[in-house]
Amino acid sequence: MNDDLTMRKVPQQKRSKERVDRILSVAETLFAQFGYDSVTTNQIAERAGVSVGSLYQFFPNKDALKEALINRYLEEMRQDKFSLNTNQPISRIVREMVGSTFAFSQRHAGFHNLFLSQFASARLHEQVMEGIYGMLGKVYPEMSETGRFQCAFMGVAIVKGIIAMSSDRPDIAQETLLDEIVRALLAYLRAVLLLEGISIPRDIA
Amino acid sequence: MNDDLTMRKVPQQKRSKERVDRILSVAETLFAQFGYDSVTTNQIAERAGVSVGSLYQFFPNKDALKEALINRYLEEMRQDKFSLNTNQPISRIVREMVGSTFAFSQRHAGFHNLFLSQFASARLHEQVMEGIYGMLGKVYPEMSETGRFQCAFMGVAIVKGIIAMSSDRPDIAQETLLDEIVRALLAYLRAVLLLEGISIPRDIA
Amino acid sequence: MNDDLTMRKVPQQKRSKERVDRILSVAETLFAQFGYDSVTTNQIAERAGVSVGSLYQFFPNKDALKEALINRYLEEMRQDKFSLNTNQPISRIVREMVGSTFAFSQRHAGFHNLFLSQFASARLHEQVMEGIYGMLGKVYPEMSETGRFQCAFMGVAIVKGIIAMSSDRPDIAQETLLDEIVRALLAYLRAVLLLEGISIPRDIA
Amino acid sequence: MNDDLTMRKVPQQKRSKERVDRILSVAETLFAQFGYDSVTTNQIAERAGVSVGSLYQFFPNKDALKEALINRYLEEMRQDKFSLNTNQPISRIVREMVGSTFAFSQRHAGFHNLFLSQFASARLHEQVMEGIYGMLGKVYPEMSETGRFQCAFMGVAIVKGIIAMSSDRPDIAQETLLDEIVRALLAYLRAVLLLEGISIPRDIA
DNA sequence: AATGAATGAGTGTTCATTCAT
DNA sequence: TATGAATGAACACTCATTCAT
Repeated sequence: MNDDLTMRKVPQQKRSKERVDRILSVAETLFAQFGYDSVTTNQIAERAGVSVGSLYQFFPNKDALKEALINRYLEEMRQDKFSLNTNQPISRIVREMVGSTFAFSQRHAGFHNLFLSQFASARLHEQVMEGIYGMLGKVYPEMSETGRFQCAFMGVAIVKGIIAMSSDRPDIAQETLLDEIVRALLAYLRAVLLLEGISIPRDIA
Repeated sequence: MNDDLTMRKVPQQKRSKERVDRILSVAETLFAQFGYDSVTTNQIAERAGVSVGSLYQFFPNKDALKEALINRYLEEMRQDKFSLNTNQPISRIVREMVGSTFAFSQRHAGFHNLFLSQFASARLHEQVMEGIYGMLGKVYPEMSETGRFQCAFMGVAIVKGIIAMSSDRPDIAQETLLDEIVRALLAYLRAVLLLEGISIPRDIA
Repeated sequence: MNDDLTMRKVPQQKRSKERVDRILSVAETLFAQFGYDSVTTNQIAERAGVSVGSLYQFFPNKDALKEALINRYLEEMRQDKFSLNTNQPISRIVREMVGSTFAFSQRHAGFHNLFLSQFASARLHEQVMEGIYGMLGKVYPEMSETGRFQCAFMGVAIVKGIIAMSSDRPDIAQETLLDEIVRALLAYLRAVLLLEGISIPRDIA
Repeated sequence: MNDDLTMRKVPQQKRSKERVDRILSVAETLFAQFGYDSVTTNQIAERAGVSVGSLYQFFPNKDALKEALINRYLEEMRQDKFSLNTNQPISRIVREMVGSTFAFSQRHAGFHNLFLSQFASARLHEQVMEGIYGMLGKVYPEMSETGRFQCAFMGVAIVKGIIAMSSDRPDIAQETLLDEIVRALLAYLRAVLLLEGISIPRDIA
């Protein structure tokens, strides 16, 4: 077996790029719907309107699809991060971050699966945590490293937990979910700030 | 294929009961270690010291093992619930609940996998949520149903998120994790109580 | 991939033994007829009246079939060796040896393929060479090691060459072939004996 | 599938001829190194610096490559035959023939594989046999057809057997091999001449 | 009731061959 | 004419499930 997870060839032509994108999107959808193991590469190829052979021209094996999906997520998330405005009240910042993560999750059927899965998510977590960690560094320079790390960790955990559960409960409105996540995150942040003796901004008092 | 997920026969004889228990425990361990799909029913049978035939005498198919595992968890959690003492400060109650969930997760190698998995967790969530919901009803009778539901939901989400992440980060001490979960839950509860105009108990002020 | 070439389980029961034997015999025939690579394991199983699964219960992979075939040959040849009578004129001994090798090759459709194939034959050669080497040691104790080795080597080479060619030329009578091989071997032996200064027995003068 | 084995078009232009030659040489090398079945047409094309498409412009299928290789061998061997000088003692003639066959085999990595392979060698044998048959006709006009045929047959068989074995035993010096082949061939020839009542030339007495 | 040998549909992956550019 | 991306039948091998003993 070939253990390599990197793409066999990076598509240069526009046509190829579209193909690869379509393959990945189909893989994403099917993985999300039926689970990674239950989906066959032949199914993916067929749904993508491509032959298996073509799929394997780009991806050396099934795992490489998962890997590429993760990389696509990482890439796209990196974009999101740049557009964050940290010159606003913390409650706005948090809401913006959570909101964009939520929107992201909505855009990508398969994201939450990968984000949740025990085996594939470490890098995704890290990137999100870094985002929070960095933001806190800017907004609360006086905060301890430990504090920032804990907030980052809990932030990801909370978002992750919610995303995971909400896929079981489509009856709960996204808007409500978003509100409550923000409430929880700000409440936790307040507790940590309190602990560190940092003054609580009035929007989260 | 047989889509039935219920056990073929509920074992009456003591010998049979032991067999079924051993099979389930082995399945739990192996699922936890290698993932549901990677484990074969033959492996389970062998490790359990039974023949595959025997396994299929009790479980109509592989999925039924997962199902039975979930039911065993539900059963055991129901026991836990009864032993909860609600006549103590809320911070103690929460810590006790989270602690026992943690302990439970420690006792059962496979639990967190199932608890996290998209396909198997709905009922587990519900039961845990009911536990929190009921507890809040006793401790804060004046709280709205919505508030209680939200707290229950967020409670499970937070615990779930943490469990999911901590499996990637074995470097973080369990004790720290527990502390922060409790902190996050109490902070959120405080926010909800505030919103509902209920007076904040001093241990979580 | 599994590189192990040893049998997965050695069949104990008579039923299993027959199965394995039938599988091997079919494999032998098909390999001989179409070549190792062109034959599929499913074909072998089908022709043997067995499911692929059964085949793989005994043989971990396709190569293991070839290996088992070689071992079966080695085993059977070892039997042949014991029945050789060295108390007779050299021309008789040689004829007997060649004759039994020929008979062996006739009995086993696939033998000559394996015996010839670049990748599988080393052990078979060695065993046959040892037989000749040992025989010469008994009959001509005064012969040098080098001489015996060369005779053994050439002996196998000649037999091998003939077997290889005769499969292309079914028009040539086996009896004639046998006669000429014996003639060639004795002629070569005579040349070597001459070289070593050993007196030539009158039956090959 | 296309069963045609002939080249699709005999290349006229010099450029095309070079292409075809390069393809064949690469095929020869790879077949020799990894075996016919293990080599892919894409590999051959790539190593030859051509596109697969071009390869299939000249050869209708993979087998046609093998076929063309055999034809190239036949052609080249025909050249060799003309340069043989039959006006010298038989021992010299034989040594020269065997020597040139050996040299040929050395020149062409893939030759011995094809020469040995069950499926491809009949025509190669025949041509070599014809060479020997013709040579004997010139040197011993009084020899019977049968005798000449048998010598030719055995000659090829012996050479073939040696080549086959020596690929397993790279420890044996080519020079030694050549000496012993010549010895064996001359010894056999002597035996046949004896049988036919033809006087034995003194160089092989 | 218990066994475990037997089954065969289904998996990931390859590669000879085609054909649009 | 030359290209190489695209095709899809076919392969080795696995494993959930059955059933004769």
